[in-house]
Amino acid sequence: MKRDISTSAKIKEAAKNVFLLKGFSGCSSREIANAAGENVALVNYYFRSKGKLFEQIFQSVMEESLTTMIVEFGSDLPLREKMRIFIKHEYAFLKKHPEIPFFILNEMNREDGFVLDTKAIMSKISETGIFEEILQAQKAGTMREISLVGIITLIMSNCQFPFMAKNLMCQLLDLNKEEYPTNLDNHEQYVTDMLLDYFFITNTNK
Amino acid sequence: MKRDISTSAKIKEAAKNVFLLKGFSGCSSREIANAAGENVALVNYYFRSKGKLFEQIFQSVMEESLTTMIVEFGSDLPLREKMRIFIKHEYAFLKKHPEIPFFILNEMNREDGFVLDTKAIMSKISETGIFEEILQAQKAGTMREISLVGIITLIMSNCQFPFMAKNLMCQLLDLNKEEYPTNLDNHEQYVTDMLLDYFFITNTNK
DNA sequence: AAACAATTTAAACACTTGTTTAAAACAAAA
DNA sequence: TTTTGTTTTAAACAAGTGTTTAAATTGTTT
Repeated sequence: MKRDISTSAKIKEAAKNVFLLKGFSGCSSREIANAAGENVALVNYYFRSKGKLFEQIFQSVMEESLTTMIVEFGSDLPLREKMRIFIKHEYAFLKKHPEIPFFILNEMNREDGFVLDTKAIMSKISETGIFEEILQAQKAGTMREISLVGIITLIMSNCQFPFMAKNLMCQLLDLNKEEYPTNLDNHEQYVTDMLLDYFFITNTNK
Repeated sequence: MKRDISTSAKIKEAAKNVFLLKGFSGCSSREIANAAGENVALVNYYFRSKGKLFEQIFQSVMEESLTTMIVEFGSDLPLREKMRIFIKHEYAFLKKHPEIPFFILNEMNREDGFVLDTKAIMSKISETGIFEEILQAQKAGTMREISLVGIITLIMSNCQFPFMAKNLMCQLLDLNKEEYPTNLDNHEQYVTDMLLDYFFITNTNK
């Protein structure tokens, strides 16, 4: 009768928090239920299993992360500016959701991690024409000849690693966890300068 | 009487393989025992617990990884060449042990991951004088003014991420897992060029 | 040979895991 | 109020967890 959407949503929200923090294998159904303030059986009543619940959440997190990058690629700014803004938005997104990079990586490295449907999202990105734009810039000589895979890897490395390696860096370099965000602000500038300088060939043949 | 070192070593070796592949929470004591071809109880007979066993292995892996970088820092090559060789050795090491970066990161992000003793190793690195050398180069104007933390983060990002994100990249970009190493060879060149060009200021004021 | 201590084993321990069951509580319709 | 269907609950399920125990096996020393 009365569909209590609140309970289902409460579980889903609690599950997202717990999964992001501990990963799939790192938490139990009961932990999720407790975090939601509900009974264990309700997790399987609303979602069929712990795995199905995780699948829903992971897919949504994945899409959220990937669609963030679509917006600016469609604009008609110069390629270099597009890239700069993209990196800026990527850092802004990761500052809000610093757990996501490791969460995704962790799941992708799980032995029985399910295959996810990224083709739909990747083709959306492809439809913005960003990839052709890069190839044309390379042909025109304004951009260094790096493979698309290389470009993407360079960007992801320098954007995602600093966030997922927070604990490692803080222990290794004896840094204060509270002031690590300040570090990240500096690093964003480093990364932006370095990547753009490397990607784009400035005309110095005066 | 006769100390059968073989059994203890067999378990340790099997445990290292399993831990590297699945992580601490991702495997069971019995799985380790089976991989070693031994009884479950022997794991706790030789090592006091699963946790103690992991602690030993993690510490050794951590030291192995960090001491790799010490050798070349002591040489008297120019700083730029030192860096180039360091990146080269780092990539060579990671090609041999591609699971290590994620293994370490995963453990550092575990909620009850134990604090490790890195100060001893870090001070060894510090003793090579590499950090002072960088600061002097920055003062002399041959090196860009980036914080030490920034430099280390840039290097680690670009060396470690491509290895730990193999599964992610392959799924995302629809790459063949078997030919990913080829990608890594290309990437090593990109990374080396990019980092050195960014770190060091070439004298173009002719 | 017997005695001894180190090693290995199968079995059990108490506990947690994901999931299911069957009864209770609830709200709305008859 | 009774009926009906949905939601929630406590309890149980079988399987798996790390760890311990106590007996069996082994090798070495006397």
